[in-house]
Amino acid sequence: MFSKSCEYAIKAMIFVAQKSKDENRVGVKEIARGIDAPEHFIAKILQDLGKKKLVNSAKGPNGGFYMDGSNLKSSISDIVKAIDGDGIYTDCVIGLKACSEKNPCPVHFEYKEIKKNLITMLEQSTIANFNEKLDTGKFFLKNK
Amino acid sequence: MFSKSCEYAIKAMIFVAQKSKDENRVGVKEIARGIDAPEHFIAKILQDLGKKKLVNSAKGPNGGFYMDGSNLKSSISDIVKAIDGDGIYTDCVIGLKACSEKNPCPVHFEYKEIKKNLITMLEQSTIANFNEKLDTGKFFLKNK
DNA sequence: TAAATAAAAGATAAAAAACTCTTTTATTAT
DNA sequence: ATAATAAAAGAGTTTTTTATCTTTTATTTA
Repeated sequence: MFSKSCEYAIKAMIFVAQKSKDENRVGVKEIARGIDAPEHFIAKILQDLGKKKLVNSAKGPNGGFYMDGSNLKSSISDIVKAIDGDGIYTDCVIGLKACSEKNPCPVHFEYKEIKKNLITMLEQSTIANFNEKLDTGKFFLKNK
Repeated sequence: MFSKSCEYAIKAMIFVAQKSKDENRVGVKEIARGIDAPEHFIAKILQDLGKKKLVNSAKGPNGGFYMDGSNLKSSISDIVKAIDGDGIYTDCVIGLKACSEKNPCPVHFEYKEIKKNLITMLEQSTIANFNEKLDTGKFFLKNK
């Protein structure tokens, strides 16, 4: 579904949001440990997310990554678009370039519905939502 | 969503089903041209599908790939499982190994529904269905 | 101002996926 | 039997993705 980079990105965003409450910043090492991702790899991804304004960062002592109100509003959809592009919005499931409403592939209309629901979910799942959910203690991010 | 190999596999299966009606067999070259796929690459994929009994083949003059009644019953789901494995059935969308009903990731339950619909679609879309659909002239496989 | 800290950036390496080419094997038809 | 045909199998190559390592830049604190 998503590339590994994108999965890491989603997890990292959720992790940073959780840990950077009350002006705190989180370092790459802590993020990497927290989401079981390779440190330097996740650093690259965070740089990328930073350039695209999905996360904030500060260098130097007490520096790290953090989120502001605007960042908390971003959805999984925003993260996916930033890292993997908008393929899930635009591409045919079986990869036909010419597939369209007027020139549909055999699964076009069936998949259209699924895609609609998927996109709705991705857009409605905001980082702020995750914070609330994780706070209830009923949801998890840890892999082990 | 699916690997490129898997997309080719789906297209090739549909193509062979369409072209191998009435005992006819289709050669790799024709399949490759028909679905805009690299010839030797699709050959490998077809070998794989053959080993897994999703398609039949015959060597020598007038040889090629073809489908019997049983082959026509296979679904996109069968093809996806054969080529990409059962990841879409088993894996967490954000790649958490520990994600489960009791240890759900933040999108677990939302995605569960989407996944269910997706799987239903993949299982209900059989090669035989495609044959019928394509025969109506309202659906297409061609990329250009 | 110097030392320490931490992200940014750049360069490289390893692994996986996608794709190509060559040889072998089976089958058919002459 | 021989030649022709076409898939099967094996052995690469290329490209993309994933991951690692090193250097640079910015910031803070002592």
